[in-house]
Amino acid sequence: MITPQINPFIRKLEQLFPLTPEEKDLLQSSCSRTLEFRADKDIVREGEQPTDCNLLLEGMVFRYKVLEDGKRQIFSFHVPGDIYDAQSFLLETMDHSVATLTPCTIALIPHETMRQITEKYPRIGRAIWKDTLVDAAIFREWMASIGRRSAYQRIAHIMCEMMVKLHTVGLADDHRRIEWPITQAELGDALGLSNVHVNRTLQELRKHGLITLKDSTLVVHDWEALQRAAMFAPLYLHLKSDRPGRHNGERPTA
Amino acid sequence: MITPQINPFIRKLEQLFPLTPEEKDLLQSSCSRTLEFRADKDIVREGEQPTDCNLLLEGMVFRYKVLEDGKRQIFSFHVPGDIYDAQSFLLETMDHSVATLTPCTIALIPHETMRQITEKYPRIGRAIWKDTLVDAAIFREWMASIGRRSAYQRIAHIMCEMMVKLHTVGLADDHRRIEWPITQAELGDALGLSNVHVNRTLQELRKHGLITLKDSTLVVHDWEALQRAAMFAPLYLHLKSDRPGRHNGERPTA
DNA sequence: CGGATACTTGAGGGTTGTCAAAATATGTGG
DNA sequence: CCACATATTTTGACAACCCTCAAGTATCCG
Repeated sequence: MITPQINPFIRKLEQLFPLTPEEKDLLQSSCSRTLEFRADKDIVREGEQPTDCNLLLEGMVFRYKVLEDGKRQIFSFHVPGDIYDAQSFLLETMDHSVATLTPCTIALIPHETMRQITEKYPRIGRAIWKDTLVDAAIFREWMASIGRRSAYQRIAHIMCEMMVKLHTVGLADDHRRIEWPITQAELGDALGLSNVHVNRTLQELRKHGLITLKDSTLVVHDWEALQRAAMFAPLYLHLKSDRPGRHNGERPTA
Repeated sequence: MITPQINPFIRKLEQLFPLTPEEKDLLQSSCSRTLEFRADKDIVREGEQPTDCNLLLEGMVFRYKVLEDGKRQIFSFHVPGDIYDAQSFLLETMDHSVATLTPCTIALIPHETMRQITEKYPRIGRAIWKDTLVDAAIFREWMASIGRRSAYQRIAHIMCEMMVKLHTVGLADDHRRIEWPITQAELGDALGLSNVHVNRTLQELRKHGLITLKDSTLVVHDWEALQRAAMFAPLYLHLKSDRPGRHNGERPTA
């Protein structure tokens, strides 16, 4: 009954490790403080030294860095349930920033609480650690995208990834329709492309009948074809309940 | 006295967290089994389910993935002291491979031992966790390089990074000369470039008097200029002893 | 010493970037 | 609820950076 909004996080951790009722209660009560942010606002900035970890309850955020010459690289997009700055628990200084894509609700977990929980309940500690490792796996896949996939494949790939991530937290019933609050400029900064080229490549995807993207909504018309176009293989997301047939088109490691 | 070669790892962890003598002894005795590999051999392959974590004692390795269409992306290069597959402790299946660059000696730490150590000595657990977070920070920086830096900047940047990493483990006395067992093709696969373009860009760097690269040795003639050319800001490496003047040319977060 | 690997060079093309401006959508205040 | 300012998307023209293919040279290692 305490702060029921924290469920997305618990649901997510349970995907990684089963939790006991006691552990769940503990997590619920650990993040009593919540904050609200409007869209397009920085939550944390590079160089800061946070005192709490942030848990996203509602909305979407992204992590990014701006280089000396003004160019921006976006590192990740996050959905409800993500504890997107777990790293601040162990790394003193932020090496990047976090900003909202949409209006957001976040829960705060003081680092001291993190320390106590992880020490007393090593299983929870491992679950959160594991979550940060999946994060890193996603960074690697993005590296592969930016480094070795074409613009067309990159855009298809990130769409597959968002579809699966949102499906996992119950925000995409089938693999067909999701909220898409990402502008073309942001998409470019995430994929190492210019906004102009993103625009032209999106038109290609539409022309091929793979997607519709309008009114902040992405509709995927051919989920299997999109995955093939992206060379998408969701192993890197390390989903526990990766039932056969769940992500059609997935290939075993050849 | 037990397996003295493990020192590079302990030295590294101590950079992250101070360790007690008891903790150090424990670490020493935990990785009694070692393996030798020749150059250019796979150590772990995508799809496998390792039972031990690997700790690099001597030599250099890299992590990589080959996409469906045969293109390769290299994710990281590792130096002695790196526990480059800590993730296998918590993520069952490898989502990428690891191969040697040079002949290597590695120590094996069974996952069961990892579990016991991290449970009994949360400080060590946090140190290793922290190390995986620094790993992730480096992935992000590489993403920024591939996505938003020019070929010239990318190559300069990775040279700065390797210089600092090797300096940290005592393999670069000044910031001037390091072993460089990385071929131009590998460099291209790490930076999202073709080997041909890497070759031409290296010639640019030489022409500008920044480096000499010959006989698997990199000599940096102007450390500050190289960092400027790369837009290198080592904050993302989260080095503890980042004394002022250590990395000249470093800029505070503007 | 010889085969394999790595490096270098040239030519030409394609993907993607930049600049600029128009068209459309979005949101906020009155 | 409209109006206006702002943000986003779209289009065009052109250039640049980087890729591919191909072949030759140098180097390494067994």
